[in-house]
Amino acid sequence: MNNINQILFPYVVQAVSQVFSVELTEQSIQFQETRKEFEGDATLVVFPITKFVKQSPEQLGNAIGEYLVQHCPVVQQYNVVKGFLNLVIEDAYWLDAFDTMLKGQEWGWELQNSKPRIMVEYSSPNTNKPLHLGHLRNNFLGYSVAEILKAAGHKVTKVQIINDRGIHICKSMYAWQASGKNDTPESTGLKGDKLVGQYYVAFDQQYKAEIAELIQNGMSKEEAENKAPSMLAAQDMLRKWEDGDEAVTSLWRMMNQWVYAGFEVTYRNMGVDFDKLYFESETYLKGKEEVEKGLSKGVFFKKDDGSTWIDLTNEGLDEKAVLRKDGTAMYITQDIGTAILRFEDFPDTAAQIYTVGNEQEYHFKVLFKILAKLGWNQSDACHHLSYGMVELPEGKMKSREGTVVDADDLMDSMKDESRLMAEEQGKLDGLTTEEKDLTYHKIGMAALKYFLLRVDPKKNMMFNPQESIDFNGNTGPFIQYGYVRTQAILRKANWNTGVDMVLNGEVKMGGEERNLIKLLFAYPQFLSESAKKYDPSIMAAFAYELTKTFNVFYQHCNILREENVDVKTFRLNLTSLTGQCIQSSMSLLGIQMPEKM
RNA sequence: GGCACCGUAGCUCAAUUGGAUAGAGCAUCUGACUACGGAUCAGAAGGUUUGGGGUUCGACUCCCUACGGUGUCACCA
Repeated sequence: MNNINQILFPYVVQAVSQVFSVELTEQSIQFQETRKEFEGDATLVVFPITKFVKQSPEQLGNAIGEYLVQHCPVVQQYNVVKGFLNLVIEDAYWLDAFDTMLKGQEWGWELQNSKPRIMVEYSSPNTNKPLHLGHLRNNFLGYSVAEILKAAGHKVTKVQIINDRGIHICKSMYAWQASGKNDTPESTGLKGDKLVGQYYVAFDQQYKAEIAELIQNGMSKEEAENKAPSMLAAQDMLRKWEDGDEAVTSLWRMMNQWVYAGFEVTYRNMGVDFDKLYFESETYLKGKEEVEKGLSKGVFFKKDDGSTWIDLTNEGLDEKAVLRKDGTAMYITQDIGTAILRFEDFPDTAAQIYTVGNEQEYHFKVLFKILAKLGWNQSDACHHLSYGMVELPEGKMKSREGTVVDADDLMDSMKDESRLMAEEQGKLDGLTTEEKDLTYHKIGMAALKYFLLRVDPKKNMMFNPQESIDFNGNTGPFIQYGYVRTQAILRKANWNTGVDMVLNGEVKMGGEERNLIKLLFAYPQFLSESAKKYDPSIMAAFAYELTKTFNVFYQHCNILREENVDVKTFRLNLTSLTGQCIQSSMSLLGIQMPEKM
């Protein structure tokens, strides 16, 4: 991308070489954006250069500035403040930039599929309970990173691993069977994941009651936890499942189907999708095989009791078990299998990204070390996209204590809120019921997604239900509103993209227009940084900044009322491109734009 | 206790990765052409960046230290 810094760079080298006969290193030339309280479009930080040229920063800045004005065609003027050289760039440069942006197909995005394949894993739920607020952050984050990587030119495969086997699902199965009620989603009218989740809670209650009773009868806590009848029954089911017991596996299949049907609804609401699903029940055996292979290669070792381990003490980690003494697979076993299976399924995969909460950082460190030792993680191809917890004002979410914020409920209430707001405004009159409903959905989801994605993924964040439904300020709906306004203006002007795009070079720009063009021109840099760091919050900041900058322009410049045709055309072009870029940058967050709101 | 991450305005978040007077939104206060769509814009107020040391032209950022918060340290997932 030929941004202004790259144009200036060689001239600065030349300036210092001509004036002072000193050759600069690349590192000593640092550009940054000019602060808005100073005049200029680009700023050279002079301090690093003083190491090579023995002059005061001010003198040096003036000398370089003088040279640039004379020799670099795009530099119009300069000023020096302390050790900072501010450069004013010619309007012609920005108009030229604007022209190339208008001519491009999808300004800001790279050529599709021009870069290596990256696999992005996200969601990866357990199948024993419904999705909650934490999953929303996970899904929005993973989906968004995938979209950003696509826009940055990568081939992308979105995957998830469904943890469909294990003691957790057996608990729900046992409780369902023990209740003897034969409830189904159809008979109860409940979503499948909600129904299964209820039985998971029921199991926990029964289990706790049994433990309390056993302790009362003189048993130790630990013993009671191990000997509670419900737990023994669930463990029995797990064994039978591993043995392929017909009754258990068909129950397992039925209840998992209920959950998938429920998840399907939730995912559709969230607006996320996947290219390929992996099921733990299908990969854990692969994991065991790979461990066996590794064992023969000496990567792993067996302890006397028959359990299999890896020694990572030389890597600053501990010893870690990879197979139980009875030979059964563990959590990490299936992760080994899944990772290798994915590399085999998609041999052109350059990187795998795991969107998983930061509480599993240690787990992934271990996993990636193991994969490296097995020869499957060359040049750190695996990356843990670790994100912080979502906290509530009253404390942490605990599923057993009923303090979880359910994903479906939350999405519904956001939509309700946007409906109330929109009805108050009354701007949707004339739309059909379906169109209105879709608009409420878009606005509610924008509020929610933007709220969760605008913060740095790695940080813990606070979710305050009251504040999250604010639609003013730095929010999704604020940005949508800005977009809707661009479209309203274009509609009123009977603007047809591609027909009216005649730019006249004579146009004189004001500061508001200039700022807008500069920001639009920086879109690709925001995108590539966002992709490089797997961080959607950078795109969120861009979309917000763009909307605010447009609002200032709109507030200070007439568009439709402008009488000079050239200026009006220029401003309509600017409005059109801004709308397009708001839409495309927000789409990278999974947020859709309504036409009216 | 060991290790990892975090601590910025009353609240929720930023800060171009070591650069200028630490920026936005919410809440509070004051304004704006009889709205080109006011879910807007202009402005005020709000900070010893948890405390203490150090490194240097320059530190929210790097190093040391104390304090506070979170996570993790299973043959659970």
